Amino acid sequence: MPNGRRQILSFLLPGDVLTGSLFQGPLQFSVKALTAIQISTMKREEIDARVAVNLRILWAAAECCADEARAADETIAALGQFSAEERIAHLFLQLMKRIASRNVIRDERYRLPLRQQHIADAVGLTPVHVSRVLSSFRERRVADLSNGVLEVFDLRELQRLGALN
Amino acid sequence: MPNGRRQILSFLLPGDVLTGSLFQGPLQFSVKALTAIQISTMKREEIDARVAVNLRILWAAAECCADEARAADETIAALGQFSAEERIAHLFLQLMKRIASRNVIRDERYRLPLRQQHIADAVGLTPVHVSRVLSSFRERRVADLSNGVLEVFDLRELQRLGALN
DNA sequence: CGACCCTTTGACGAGCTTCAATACGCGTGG
DNA sequence: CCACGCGTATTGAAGCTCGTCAAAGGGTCG
Repeated sequence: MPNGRRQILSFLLPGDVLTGSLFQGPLQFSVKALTAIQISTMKREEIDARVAVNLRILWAAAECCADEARAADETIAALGQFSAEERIAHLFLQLMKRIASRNVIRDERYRLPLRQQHIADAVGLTPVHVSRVLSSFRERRVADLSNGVLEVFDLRELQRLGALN
Repeated sequence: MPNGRRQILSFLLPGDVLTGSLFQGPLQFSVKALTAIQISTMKREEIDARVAVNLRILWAAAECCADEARAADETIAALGQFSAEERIAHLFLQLMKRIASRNVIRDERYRLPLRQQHIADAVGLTPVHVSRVLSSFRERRVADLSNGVLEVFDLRELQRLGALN
């Protein structure tokens, strides 16, 4: 951003689709990999050709885009109305839900290759304050994020803090 | 929201399309009119029928949805990284741009039927603080919002505060 | 072993919220 | 016509959350 700060709009998980450049011009944001990745791309012409054959593809892409919009709305609500603790709890819940829908989770432990700086840029706080909140979570036995692993001890409390409805 | 607060996700202007329920189930939010309005709705079956005839309609709907997502991303960035002044400036600029693309604006005066409470709920501040910021804008001869009219005196300064790129 | 990155912690300050009082415009009813 | 109530905006004082600055610790890799 112009002021030198960074806003992380969302975290892509393995298998996620990036529709950003499908329905509009160039991306308004950049994408950065936190892990080793594999990407599949599709050229416009190929998409047009496939859509011509099977209309459902276009519906699916649109739905995917709509899901992005819905997630963005949730983020807006969290950033606008939540305190630091609640925002971080909300981010955790979002990521957990998405990871859980892909993998089988055992023991409420989630692999998250995130630095505190990433969390800070995603929820609009300073890394220093993120550290404080995480320490508090740890101390209160709510959750613990260290060494790239998020461990949830008290899911209820986390939901009480960061759930939107 | 659960805590009794409200987040305004966006302001719809005359002619805006609400694609919310097109590509996903029930709306995750509610819609409230600030003025007298007229709505045109279209049933699913009718949409499907029209899409079958002309594919471009689906593309247009998807593009519309993608625009929403892009606007949401901007809002996320503003809420996450901007101060109170900057967020309000950004909201003004967004609204001005959208209004200007519809109407012809003379004299940098925009009709906005917004209470300070609406602004507060849109940018995640308290009405009290919104009042302070608006007073400051007025005093510094940047802009003046009163009686439902936004008047911009110093567009440059407003952009310096609230522009994203 | 030393350099570097990340995290933690403390002290202090700024920005925003909260609480409360006041003022203003507007419609209603006496 | 004024009195009253209601919603909205303004302003001040006090307090809390979060940011900033700075220092120190720990892990990892050369």
